[in-house]
Amino acid sequence: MRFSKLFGKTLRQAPAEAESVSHQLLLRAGMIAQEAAGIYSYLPLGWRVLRNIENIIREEMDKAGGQELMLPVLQPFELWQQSGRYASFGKSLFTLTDRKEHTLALGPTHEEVITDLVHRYVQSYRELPLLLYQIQTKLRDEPRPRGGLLRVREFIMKDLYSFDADEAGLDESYQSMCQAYRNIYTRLDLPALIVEADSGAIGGKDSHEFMVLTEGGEDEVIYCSNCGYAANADKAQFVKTVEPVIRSQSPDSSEGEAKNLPPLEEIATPETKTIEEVASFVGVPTNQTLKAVFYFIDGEFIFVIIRGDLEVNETKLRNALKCSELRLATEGEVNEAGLIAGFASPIGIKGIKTVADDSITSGFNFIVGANKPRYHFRNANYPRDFQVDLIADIALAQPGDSCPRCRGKLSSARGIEVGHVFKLGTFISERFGASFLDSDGKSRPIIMGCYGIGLGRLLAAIVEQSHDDKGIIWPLSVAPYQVYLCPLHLDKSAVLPTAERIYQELQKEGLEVLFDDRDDSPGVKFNDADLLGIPLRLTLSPRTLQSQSVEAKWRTEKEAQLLPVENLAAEVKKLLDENVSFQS
RNA sequence: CGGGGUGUGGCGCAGUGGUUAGCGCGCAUGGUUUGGGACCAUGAGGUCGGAGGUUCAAAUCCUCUCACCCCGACCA
Repeated sequence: MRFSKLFGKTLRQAPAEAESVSHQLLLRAGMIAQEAAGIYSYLPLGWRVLRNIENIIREEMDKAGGQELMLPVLQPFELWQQSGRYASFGKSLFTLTDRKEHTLALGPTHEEVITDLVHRYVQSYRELPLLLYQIQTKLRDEPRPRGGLLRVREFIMKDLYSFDADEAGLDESYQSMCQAYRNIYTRLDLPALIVEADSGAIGGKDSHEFMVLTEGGEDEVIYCSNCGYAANADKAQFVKTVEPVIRSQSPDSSEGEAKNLPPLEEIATPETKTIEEVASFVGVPTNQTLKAVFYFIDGEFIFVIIRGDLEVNETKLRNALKCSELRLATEGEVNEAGLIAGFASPIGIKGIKTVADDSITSGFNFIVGANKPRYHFRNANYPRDFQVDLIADIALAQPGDSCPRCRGKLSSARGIEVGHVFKLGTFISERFGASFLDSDGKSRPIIMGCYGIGLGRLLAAIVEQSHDDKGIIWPLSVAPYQVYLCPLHLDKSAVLPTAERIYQELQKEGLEVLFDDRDDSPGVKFNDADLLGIPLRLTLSPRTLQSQSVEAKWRTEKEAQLLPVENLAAEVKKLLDENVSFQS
């Protein structure tokens, strides 16, 4: 490709709306252009990168036994009613009405369509396992698109769906997909960490995300550097350590037997608003108190109780209650419910649904609100003094907490989710009647898994973690071009004719070349070469031609080497081949 | 959806009531240049997000509205 003919223009300054590194660089390099919030065009350079990524993914999916197909973006809304997921997707599901006033959905994902399809074509265990995938545009009406390509409303995604006869088969499919994903990230030169994840609106049981840890990431990963445990903060567990102080107050052997515990005792606690104030007023650590938090969940007022030193994890709470809408109650709503913020506890409260974190069982003799202003109770114990409707792990893991596996210290980092795999189980296949006859002639629902990768986000993630102050640094495997051919002083001696000849020869050798045939100053050309991030730059000028050579420089290196013009194409190909083998 | 911010040539910005709205980059033409974003000259290009209002006069003040960005909520 001749640079002079290339559609798209490099920018010296990034458009003001771009904040994240990848967004800025991709705009400056002329690889993408924004049309609306979360809606982008890919310009020729960006599209070349995207297609390279796509091919790598396709190769790995095929290698793992996947069969590619194409599914419709426009989907009958009935499919979404049938799966019940129109509710969990909520407003994120784009819908439209056709001329016959029939509602259609714009596919945010394709489990419904594929399961409907498989239901019609698969009848026997002999046809399983089955791995089907598509790479295509998906649409989701995101509440907040952000970070350029990091979170968008229209995006190209590879989604593979596995169909198995039994749990062991699902495990196998799941493992083989995880391996395929690892291969993909390796080939993209992207260090991705596999973490335990919540399955969100997709539903299902087990789920893992692949995360690229980088400052600009929008997810939080909790991990243990001691044993390797890693989970999305939404999902992360931790040991709710019982401090010795609390332990010492428990009646040693006969843990929790009501008769041995001291009685509830009311104490005056004036001027204490927060848990910290209460704890320090009474003279105990915050983990010896219980705090109350109030939510409105699917329209119902919910009382949540959790140990004073912990925070509520709303995702866990949502899952525990199997609800969709959740928000903190306002102070007015709390008062309306007859509770006093700052002094509330479940003791003596009736008629309000109460959910407790399991940390309430991690100790004894807690300080809790007395449900009247300026008073708390001492020695509150569950279940002696109060009951709850549900006990679950609904606490947020935070850095410094103890690892659930090895009790090591947990850390946290920001990450970009570059892949998500789910063990769906049978809940969708059951809804669609997708079942098969096993070898005993018995009908059973097909067990499903799904495995998604967003291509644009992957592209952005590569930029986020592979760039410098000059621009993007593409790995050779996805770079828009492998070689940047950069002649200087086009009007001098044999520069231009030689460059033209080299350009032809490199292409004949099968190399992808961006030929900077513009009559611009060296600075402009070098800066654009760096901004575009093309792996190998070949510079020729009257100076290098004096010794019948061109200068070869890797984007990642400072120093260049001279290569003879003679037989240059073969030599360059060798260089690139060596570098590819380095990467994989 | 809550909070904050921004809308002025393709991009970055200046201009807070007073004649034909400026500057840098980019673009076009000509010339001189050229190893890390050269220079000179000439030129094209905006009616100031939109609507309404106040005023003799509005990019500038007021009201409404739209769009985009950031934080949060939510979400893959």
